[in-house]
Amino acid sequence: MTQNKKTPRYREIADGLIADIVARRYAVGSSLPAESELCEQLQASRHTVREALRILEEGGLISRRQGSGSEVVADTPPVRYRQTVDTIEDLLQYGKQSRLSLLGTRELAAHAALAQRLRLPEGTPVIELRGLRSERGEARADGTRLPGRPFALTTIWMSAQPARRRDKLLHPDTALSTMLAALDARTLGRIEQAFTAVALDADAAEQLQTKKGAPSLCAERAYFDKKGALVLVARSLHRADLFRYATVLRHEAV
Amino acid sequence: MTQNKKTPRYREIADGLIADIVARRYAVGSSLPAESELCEQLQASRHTVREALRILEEGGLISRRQGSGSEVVADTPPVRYRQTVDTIEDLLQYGKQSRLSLLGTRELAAHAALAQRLRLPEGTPVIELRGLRSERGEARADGTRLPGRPFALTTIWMSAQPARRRDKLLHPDTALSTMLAALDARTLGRIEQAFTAVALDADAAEQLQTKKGAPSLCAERAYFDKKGALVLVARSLHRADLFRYATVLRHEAV
DNA sequence: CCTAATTTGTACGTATGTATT
DNA sequence: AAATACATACGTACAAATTAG
Repeated sequence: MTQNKKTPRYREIADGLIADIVARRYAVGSSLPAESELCEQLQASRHTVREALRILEEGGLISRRQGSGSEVVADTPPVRYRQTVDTIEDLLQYGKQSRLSLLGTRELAAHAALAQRLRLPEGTPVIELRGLRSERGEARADGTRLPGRPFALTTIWMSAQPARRRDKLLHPDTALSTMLAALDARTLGRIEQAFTAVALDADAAEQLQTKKGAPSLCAERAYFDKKGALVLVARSLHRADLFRYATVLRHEAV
Repeated sequence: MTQNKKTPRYREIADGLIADIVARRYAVGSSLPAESELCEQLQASRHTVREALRILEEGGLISRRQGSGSEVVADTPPVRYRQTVDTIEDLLQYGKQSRLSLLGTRELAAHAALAQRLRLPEGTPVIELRGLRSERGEARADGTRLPGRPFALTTIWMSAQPARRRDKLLHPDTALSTMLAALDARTLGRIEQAFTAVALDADAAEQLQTKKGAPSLCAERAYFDKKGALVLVARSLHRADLFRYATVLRHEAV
């Protein structure tokens, strides 16, 4: 029998405040009493009250602003799931066993649908990269490698601005490293991703060495930097028999 | 020109310790100096040092244990992305616009593949639920609704234990609510999900009112409770033309 | 526009509790 | 059993942001 640990005071206070918010005794949009007032009401030190408020803030129930106070921003403890990855490669699940080879790069004027996805005016010049991701392939006795099977056909669109980057993106030798530099995990703030299933068209099927009409997992991703500006949009078509996208979501306690 | 805010002392200390860890001056697996020692070294109060250590802990670089100390657990700040959902329904992205209708429920002995997925011995009795999720459908003038198009065929497997729950799961009137109760967000700790694309077989295509061989987005999810025990496994086949799975991943700073 | 009051943020000190070694 | 180390909790003071007037 394991002895239950005594609930600390700050946790009791946090739970009480959460209960108050859930019961709408503090409405969303209204302010919580000031820390000093809570100290009096609850007969606790400011340190203890602040520890409790920190829990509410981390749980997304309140937001605190210096000089202004603590505002209730939600009345249902949001359920959060966290996905931890070390690199963007991990996020994309391509790993070290695969390599991306550039098929081509070109400049085009954004048509309506593309312009909307890139949040750019219609007709704006855009750089398009196409690449093929392949398995790493077996090592041969002489040290060379057998060609691996291609499993993902990726198309990437980026703004043609600034001009210096545009030139690098159009040059086959520097295109990939320039694109990957833009995807540096340190600069990214938000990734929107969507998965759909599609039937491969003739062109994509040929690139992926499979049949036209074969089912394919399509991943569309828009990458935004920390300021919220769109960095690039990518669409990958995966051979269904060679690729699955798997994640673990971990629950975060309130 | 916006004035840069002065970096607080605890943040400086945190950054210094992070730099030390990244530079391997504190190795992974080793202990950080005790809080009291850091206070002396850095000429800061315990409160300030603890605030810094909290940052490292939240960032996943150290773990702290009462009586033992603070251990370095990683030397690269992991990149974390957070997915916030309010309910399990949100996670499943079905929302209020759809309804799940039960097709049937039955008991079977787990064959090899199923037993492995459910982490149960082969031959263990398992309850299988099949359900169809449909669009909500248009409202008619007389208040009734047109039938909505089905867009997801879901199969759910749960252990037949305990017997009381087994009976509820086998009874059509209580099966769905019993299943949803098991998915209460408060009890879940971890969700493993994987997406693949598949071609629909004849049976699934008929249920989804589309053609055999049509591409389908297949989502497989395993739900675990807070103790790590498997709650249930679900597999959903989605009509590709009626469903996409979209998420936003937000970067979390260290 | 400026001032004063309010409120949270940072930072110090001290004491005691509890888990680990 | 004793020493060590983190956790909890009280106190105080001043800084910085916000708001009211």
